[in-house]
Amino acid sequence: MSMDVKARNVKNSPPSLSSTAQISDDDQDEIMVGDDDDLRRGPWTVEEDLKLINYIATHGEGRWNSLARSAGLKRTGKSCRLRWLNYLRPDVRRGNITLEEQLVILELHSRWGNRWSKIAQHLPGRTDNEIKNYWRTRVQKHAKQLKCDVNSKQFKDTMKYLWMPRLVERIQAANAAAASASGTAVNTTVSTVINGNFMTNHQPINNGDMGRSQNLVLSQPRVNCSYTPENSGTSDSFGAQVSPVSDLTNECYFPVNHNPNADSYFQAGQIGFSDSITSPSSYFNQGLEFQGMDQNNPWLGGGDASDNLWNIEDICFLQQQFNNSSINM
DNA sequence: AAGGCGGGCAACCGCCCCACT
DNA sequence: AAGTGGGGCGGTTGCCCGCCT
Repeated sequence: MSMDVKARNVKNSPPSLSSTAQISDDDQDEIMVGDDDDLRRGPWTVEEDLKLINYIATHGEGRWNSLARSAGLKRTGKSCRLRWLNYLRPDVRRGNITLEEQLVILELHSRWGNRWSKIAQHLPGRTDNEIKNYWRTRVQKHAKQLKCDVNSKQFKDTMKYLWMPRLVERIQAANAAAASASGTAVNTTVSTVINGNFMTNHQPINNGDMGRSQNLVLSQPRVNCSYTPENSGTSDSFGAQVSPVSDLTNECYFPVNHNPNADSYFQAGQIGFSDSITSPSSYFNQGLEFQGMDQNNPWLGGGDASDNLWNIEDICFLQQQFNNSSINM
């Protein structure tokens, strides 16, 4: 692959067409002049962005190859499409992936694997590329830290039974903090169901490949389940559509909920629980218990504000467990 | 202060599917 | 039925930038 790019977009630049403004005219002449038909490659210039935006505003999307020609862009149709969908589209949401979004990504990836576009459909304003990058840079990083394969059962179980509950806990903590800061009364025992309808397109999550409960039960307050202002890009974001739950079961499949001991915690997870407890609802029902768990529980951490969901002890212990399990396998 | 290093992310590639002829 | 083009998707690349030494 030839990506002979002499300059790149400015990181975190807003979609305000300033992404490549720092590239000089001299550089522009040298950047990405393709062999065929003078097709350009590499970073987009402000002028190119404006051309694309204006053309789409007038004529709409689609027929990208002819669009590129008609708009006077020396780009492939694919390049135009990608630029529009991932960057210029007005409803594209930028910025950090929120905890709620992380939770959705982890859950949906556990169901569908690397179906990034499918996952992105359920995250308003997020692109498949962004989710893919998040997965590769953040999630795979943790797998690397644990010296295990990101697709291994161990890592998946760890995500499901450690990482995701911890996310739930942190979401609860953030919600509670926000609510108390705003003086809003919060009943933390009130749970909510995130079901298939919480997504933007109002399509059920179930596409037939799951055949199990569709309710993702989040034990977080009904209040303020939505995003922060800066990332609530659309009024249709799922956070605003979380509905109260009325049919929660009290089933708890998770031994650690009653035994915070780390050894029994993880070992319980190793005896095939993923086969018997794969229901998302059961998983999130576990989350119900987490709200009452001791914040000093080493496995759940103290809800630190950092992005890292693992502490050193977590990683060391899990590495140990992985090594043991691989020996026994 | 300077160089090295790795994470983050925009952009590209190749493959595949589907609609149309 | 076969050919073709458009579009979608997952994987990969490589530059920028911030952190670390």
